[in-house]
Amino acid sequence: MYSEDKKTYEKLMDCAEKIFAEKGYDKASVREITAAANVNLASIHYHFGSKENLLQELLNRKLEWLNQQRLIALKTLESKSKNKPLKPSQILEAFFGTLLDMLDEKNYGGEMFLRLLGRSTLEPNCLISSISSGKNNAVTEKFRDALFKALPNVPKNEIVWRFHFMVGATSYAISGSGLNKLFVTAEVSEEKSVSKKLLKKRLMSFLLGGLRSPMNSFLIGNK
Amino acid sequence: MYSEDKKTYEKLMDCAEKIFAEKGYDKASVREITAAANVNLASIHYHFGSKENLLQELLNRKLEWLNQQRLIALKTLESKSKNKPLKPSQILEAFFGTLLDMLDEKNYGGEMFLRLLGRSTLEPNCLISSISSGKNNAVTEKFRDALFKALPNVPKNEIVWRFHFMVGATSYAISGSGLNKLFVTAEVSEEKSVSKKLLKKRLMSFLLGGLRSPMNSFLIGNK
DNA sequence: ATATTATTTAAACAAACGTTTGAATGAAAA
DNA sequence: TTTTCATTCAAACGTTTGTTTAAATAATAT
Repeated sequence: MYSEDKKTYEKLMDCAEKIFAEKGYDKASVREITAAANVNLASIHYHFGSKENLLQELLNRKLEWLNQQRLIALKTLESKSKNKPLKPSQILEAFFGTLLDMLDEKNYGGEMFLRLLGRSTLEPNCLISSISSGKNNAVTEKFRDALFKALPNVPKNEIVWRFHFMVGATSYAISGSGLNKLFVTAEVSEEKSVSKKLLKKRLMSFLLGGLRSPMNSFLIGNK
Repeated sequence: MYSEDKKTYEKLMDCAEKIFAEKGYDKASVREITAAANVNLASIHYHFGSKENLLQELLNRKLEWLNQQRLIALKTLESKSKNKPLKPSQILEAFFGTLLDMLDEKNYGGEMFLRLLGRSTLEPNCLISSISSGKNNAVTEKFRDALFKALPNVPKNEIVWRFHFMVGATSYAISGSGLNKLFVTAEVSEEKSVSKKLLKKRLMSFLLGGLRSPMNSFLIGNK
């Protein structure tokens, strides 16, 4: 797969990201990763210490970058509209939009990472500590508080729930299974590439609608 | 774990459902299941043929019952409001509400199944054929068509996408990880049992809001 | 009671897994 | 060149996995 002059470390990071995203952590074996990278079996333990550390390293690197971008986007918004509360749509753009923008990265590393992140978010085991690490939680709380301010007349409990619902819908949408099911089911007339570009707009509309849905709208609408 | 007079088959079904729901398919070993059921290691292969067949059997049984309830609910609605298009909230109630109502089953088998179903829906491999089987797809298509009629001025493509977003949010919400994260994060003042009862109302409001969200609401709201 | 079938049991199998080892090789420093 | 350090390599280790086997036991039918 690799005959270039890249260093073993980089080759492993690239191939591991790809295979982890495709198969999930458990089904991606050390042997498959090292074979794809065309390096020795023991390289992972030499360079990363363990298979788990390799995944941590992968997620840490991009997750820190992502959260940095998220905070920058949020602070930019807050500084622009001084004292005025932000719109929910703006907060969602800073949090989920920044995430989904990685789909457009030309080197396709973005989609890989999103699939990997979606998988990891959905996986049962709390193996990926970086997701629930202090740094990541701090960012999440900042956005949660921003939503509190943006929706002052919605109970905080309700906002927390809806935040999780949004994370769930997003994780599912960007995880391999969700995406593929979508592309399969969607009208054939729509190109896959087009769908990918439209995913952000569609998902963001859905999330915003869910977030701003009137409380008990279900019961009211059903009466 | 079991010292009752239940037959081996039933003991295996019960324990497997619990352990699959807790740990996921891969991490639940045949040895752990048979040990919990207090039966011989080889029992699974004698009664089910394989570990995978055991999972299939589990999901098939409850999924068929669930889909039957869903169709009954839908046909009841359609017969009541003759020719009049159904409200989106009614369709969601018939599809997702019927699913979430299993949370209230007193024997806790409902929650087990929901966690198991959530996990299976989210898992990468298409190992669980019953989910994408003909029967299940037929039910899904019926509801999809009902949504088409209920929302005639929304492009069908858009509805398909939003349907998947709703499935994603629901799967994540009822999968163990999602639920636990919610309960942990939610205000302590709210009891876990209360949260469970309110989950349906909250999630359904969110789904309905997302489904009915005006197209490009994100862009409009962000302008 | 005898024969037949169904079920349970302990033991082993074969494959895959992450990990470790120690020697071989490479590059850089002395 | 010699020494020192970092990296690569093939081979094996120990564990866990789902599965299979054949004998032992239980249940049922003749």
